[in-house]
Amino acid sequence: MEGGAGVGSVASLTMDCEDMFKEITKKLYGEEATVGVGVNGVVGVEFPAAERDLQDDELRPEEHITAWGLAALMQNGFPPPGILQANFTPRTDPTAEDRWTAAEEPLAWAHSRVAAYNPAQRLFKCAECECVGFLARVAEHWLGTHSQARAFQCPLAGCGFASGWARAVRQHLARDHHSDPAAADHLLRENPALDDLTRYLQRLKTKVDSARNERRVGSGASVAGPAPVVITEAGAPQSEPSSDGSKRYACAACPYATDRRDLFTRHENIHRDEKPFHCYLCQKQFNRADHVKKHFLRMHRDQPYDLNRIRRTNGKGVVSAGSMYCGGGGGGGGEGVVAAGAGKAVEASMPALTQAPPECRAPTVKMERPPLIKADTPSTATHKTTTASPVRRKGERRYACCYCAWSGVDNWCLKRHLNTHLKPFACALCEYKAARAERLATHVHKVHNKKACAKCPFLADDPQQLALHLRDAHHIESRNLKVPSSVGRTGFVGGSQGAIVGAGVVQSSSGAGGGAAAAGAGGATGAGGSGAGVSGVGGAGGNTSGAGGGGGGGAGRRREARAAGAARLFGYLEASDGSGDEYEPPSVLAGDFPAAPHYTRDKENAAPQTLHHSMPHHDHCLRY
DNA sequence: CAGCAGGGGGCGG
DNA sequence: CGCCCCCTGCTGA
Repeated sequence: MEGGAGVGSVASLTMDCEDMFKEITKKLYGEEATVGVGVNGVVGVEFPAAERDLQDDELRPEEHITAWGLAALMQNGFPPPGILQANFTPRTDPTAEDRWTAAEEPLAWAHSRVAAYNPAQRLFKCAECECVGFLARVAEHWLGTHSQARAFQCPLAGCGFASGWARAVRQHLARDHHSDPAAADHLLRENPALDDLTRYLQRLKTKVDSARNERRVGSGASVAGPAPVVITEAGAPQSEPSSDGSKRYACAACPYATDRRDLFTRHENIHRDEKPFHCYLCQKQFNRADHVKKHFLRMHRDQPYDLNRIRRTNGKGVVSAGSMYCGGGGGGGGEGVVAAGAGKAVEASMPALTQAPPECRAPTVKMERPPLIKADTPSTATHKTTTASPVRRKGERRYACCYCAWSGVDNWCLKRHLNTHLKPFACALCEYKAARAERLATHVHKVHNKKACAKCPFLADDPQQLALHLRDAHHIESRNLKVPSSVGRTGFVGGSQGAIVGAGVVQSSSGAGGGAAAAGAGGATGAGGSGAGVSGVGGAGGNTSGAGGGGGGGAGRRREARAAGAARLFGYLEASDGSGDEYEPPSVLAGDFPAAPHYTRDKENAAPQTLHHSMPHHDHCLRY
């Protein structure tokens, strides 16, 4: 097949895309990314933690970008700032050395050491610029930004398109060939350059960690017992425990760790671009089958749910593999932004299916159908296949408040409502009580001119004192307290406090998830720079009414915003409005709870559950 | 303040 | 694999 003009146009297109990527990279990661700082001095060089902190007047990477530009990036599947970000300050392991170490030998074909590894932070820092991130992210970043090799090629015969970014090829497939980007997944996944890069960094990590462990053992540190095998994203066993030291499987791309292989495998899927399942009515894509079902029962309850139809197929009718990696695990969220747009407006006024915790009362007489919850539907009017799913009707209020006549549709609404009665956020300095965390924080700040620690009852006189407190007492880098707006604290601060606060806290599922969600959530809030950018031009002040983003009505914008938030999840870095510390509620009276309360990141709803110790929220729920 | 939809983790069959 | 629970952001009253 001849190339001719086609090749020429492809070549120019390639250049366009390359230029675009370079430009994007420049904006996202700074000018150095393209200028090329070189690798000198990376080996063994220590970067004091303080160096990573930006000064107040410094411009953050994402602030180079206009809201419009950022929205465009996000909508085109590029990772939002924070997925891989210069000066990213992650959770640190205080027992490990906080230094960046590069491999002794450069990667041969790359003529570069690619990245340095920090065992304390379990992160890699690009050797060419200041970008920091997890292994897969840095590998992808380096390959796309600093490598001269266009490692990813369009799989279609006769097309000469190639790029250093896997996403560029996927995007090229979709835009220029109108073909399913998933068709290239296996080619992108099995990319030898990226594999080599990943292995190279993996070896570095293993070596550094091993050396650290040996030193710790040698110095008598308490690392008794054989280190559990950790399966990383790259699938290579690691001789290192997870960050909390107790989980067998630790994700290399995020702080998640678990002892269960199946959970780990499932978790891995969220780092992949793929969403192997879809709703066969509205085509919305999901990465988990049960999410499809939940979606279906919420949105299309009048239609028969067929489990056998939720597997997504590609253009050839081949079921796409759920275990695929795409692009070396890079850019998980970005693609989701695009994919999520497939949702249709079928959702109008469909009833909701909410969970029915046993502690809350059973369906009311308003209920026209039995709830779908298995426990409540002993009958085999199975929702798995044919019949219309017997779902609770929309707006059905099953959860009643014991203090007033209020009733709500789910347990979370009830919890949130109960806060209005209980006002669990009590000021330690006066009698003030608030129903919402951020109100108490605002109160403490405005009335008492204090900054409240989210982890303990400590009240700081100023942000710096709070930062010191967080660092000393909780081992938390509180860069968020110093930054102006766009970048807030790390997701770990809000989300993984169970791990940070430690003993005694019965953490709900929000251990890793909370951190993850918090990271994603912060970005989608729209309150800060990047969040606003996601939603579009009009996003100032947290309003997501972006005119530029969306295409269509509120539902579309909501989907976009949600997708953007989900995309940010993979960065595990909040892009909050910088006032996040105000939203972290201070603890109430010190001895009032046995352990640190579980503050959620939900600014609206956060309630320290342990505050209900005298009257657990279950007790507020009445059963019919 | 509450409803809603989506996403992630834990758990058990 | 499916269910349950929790958390989140968005939106409207």
